[in-house]
Amino acid sequence: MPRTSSTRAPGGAVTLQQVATAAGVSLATASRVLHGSGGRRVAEALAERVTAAAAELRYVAHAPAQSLARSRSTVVGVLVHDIADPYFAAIAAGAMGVAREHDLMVLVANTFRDPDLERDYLARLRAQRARAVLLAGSAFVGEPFAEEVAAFAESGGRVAAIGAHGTGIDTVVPDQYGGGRLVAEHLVGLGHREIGVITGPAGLATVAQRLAGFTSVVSGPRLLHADFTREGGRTAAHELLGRHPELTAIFALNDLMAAGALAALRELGRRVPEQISVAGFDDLPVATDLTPALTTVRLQLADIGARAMRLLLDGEPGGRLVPAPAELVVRESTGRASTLH
Amino acid sequence: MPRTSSTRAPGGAVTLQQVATAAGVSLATASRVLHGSGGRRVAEALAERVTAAAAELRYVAHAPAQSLARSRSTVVGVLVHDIADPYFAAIAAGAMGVAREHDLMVLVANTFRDPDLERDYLARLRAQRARAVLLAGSAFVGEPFAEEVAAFAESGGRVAAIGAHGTGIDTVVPDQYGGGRLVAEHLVGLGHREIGVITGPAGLATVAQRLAGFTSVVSGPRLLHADFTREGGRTAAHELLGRHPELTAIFALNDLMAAGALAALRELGRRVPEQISVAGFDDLPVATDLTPALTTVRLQLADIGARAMRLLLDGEPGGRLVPAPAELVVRESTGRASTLH
DNA sequence: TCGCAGGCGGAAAGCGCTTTCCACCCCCAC
DNA sequence: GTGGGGGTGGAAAGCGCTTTCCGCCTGCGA
Repeated sequence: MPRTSSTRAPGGAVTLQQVATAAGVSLATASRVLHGSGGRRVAEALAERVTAAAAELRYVAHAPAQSLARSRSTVVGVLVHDIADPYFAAIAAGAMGVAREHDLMVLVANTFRDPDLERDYLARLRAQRARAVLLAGSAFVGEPFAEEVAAFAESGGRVAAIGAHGTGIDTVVPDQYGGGRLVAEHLVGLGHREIGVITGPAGLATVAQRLAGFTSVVSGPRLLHADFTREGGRTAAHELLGRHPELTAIFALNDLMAAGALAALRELGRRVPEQISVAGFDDLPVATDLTPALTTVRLQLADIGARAMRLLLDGEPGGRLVPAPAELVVRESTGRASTLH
Repeated sequence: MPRTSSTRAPGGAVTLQQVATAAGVSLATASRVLHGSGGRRVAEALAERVTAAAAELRYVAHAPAQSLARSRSTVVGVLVHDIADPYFAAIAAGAMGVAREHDLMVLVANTFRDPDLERDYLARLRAQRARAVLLAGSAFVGEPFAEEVAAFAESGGRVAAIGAHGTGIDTVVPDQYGGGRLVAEHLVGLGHREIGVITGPAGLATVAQRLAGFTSVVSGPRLLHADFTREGGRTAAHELLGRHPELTAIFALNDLMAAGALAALRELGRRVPEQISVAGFDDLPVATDLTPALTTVRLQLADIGARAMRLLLDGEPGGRLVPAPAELVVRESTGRASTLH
């Protein structure tokens, strides 16, 4: 039985060399046994000695050294706007599950919708020789995007995105457009004609698409920009109703803002859905617990994250588009347009 | 001006050597210029040539190689139960902010409260030579904890935890006990005597502490174990009231379960707070939007995450304890105990 | 019995970077 | 004018691992 403390390197870490010595084999053999899969076979007896020694010494391979030698690392990056936003948390969770199946670790970074930050993280990920990066909601809509991504791809990493699909990039495309249209059809079907829309940050592809779907059915809704946060939704609702008291329905482009809108309506004493209907988008867990329970569009976020990660790790990269369905979930916050207002 | 494509390595990545060559200096000089801080000075003119060449070639240092040479990496790990749980998402977000200030990347992993998974990730983080790891809600309450952590620390990494403080580990200690007591005092102050508690997963330190705080004021409450999820809270509330219809208040040990409990009460037609009061714990964003708005205990989660990360990166490690306050937030879900039930 | 092929262990050459150590050059002092 | 010292650039030795290539040994066939 090898000594434990005396064989430890000063840094405290056990090296392959130490394992090899303890097992009485060469470095190369030890490497072959522990990494195994590389074509070559090692005699049973030796392999066992190595495995035993490794376990005994609690050997853990030095990942940076492996990355260097193999010139590929075992980490993937996930870039989100803000992990504290449940929308992205759900996506990240889905992606992390798949990454684990592939024995990869996940670096998560908040870009806060800041192109500079995103560029910076992309460079850092490139520095880490991250095997891949998932852009879950990129700040880039147009071309600058392509350039940064190209640099990453050129150094051997794979790139996939959710939503805003750039040129030739594997993308999971949630049906934002379809979702917007479903809401519009639903509201129109209930007799609503005067509808206000609380939109998200300008320049976000998600926003543009949801809105486009909506306006494909309802022309010229009252628009007000907000920032995808609950508070933003609340003040926007106040303002929207101040300007257009005739509205019989509000469509908030995400659930967080819808929650804020409901709060605003409560403050104004407007009953939902009797006096005014409210719809959201995303079907976050919170949607069920709002009062009234929120009519919204369900995106299977965890699944979307998982698919994106699979796009990143399986198959041949290059411009694949995976659609993800949007589904209307009718709850209690929408009802027939009231004739009086 | 150096050629761009012809100097690129086959892998697509630019190496320091290429930058050095392009700038007409040695590898060593290039390294000194780009890493700079290492004591030695380089003549102005050369430094500029190197910087220019690096920019020109879009050079990004190979992080694994740096980690290997310096024997320290630039990543830190954050282990959470589930990033999709808003409680942990908030903590992670806080931690990530601080990590960014220190130019570190954050590896996030879901342990799902599984000790084996946690052990596994700890080993992987050790393999990455992660500079530090934050255990935000560990699965380990007792001793096995110490052993795994010791292995990590022995190989040069720092460890900090949130909540369950192990021997000699830097820890941010949210005042779970105090929070539990605040709820108890609040409910008792409102005249409640028959109180049910929906607890979390057995063996979680958080659960034990919140409960201990509560029972330090209220002896022998009706207990029912659940799993910290909304659905768990809902079924638990149903069961609790089935068994003990005389309850005038329910304390759910986290907000998610409180949301479930409110749903259950709605299903049962029990009015909150007129007929029965409900309190939660955590003050998640959703608390405000529940109906009625939830009385709960506020933990400053992002701040807790940030402090923990600072503990990890600043100062001398070893057994520091940073308390984080718990604050009662009284909203509408709690009221005077009804005399009739 | 000898030759050759196949199998398997080991030596060694990197992977890209940091950092020590050496050598050189310039300048100052004697 | 020459010797020595400080400062600055470069060569080279690793960091821990993978992987090619080499050589040995074994076993089989003739």
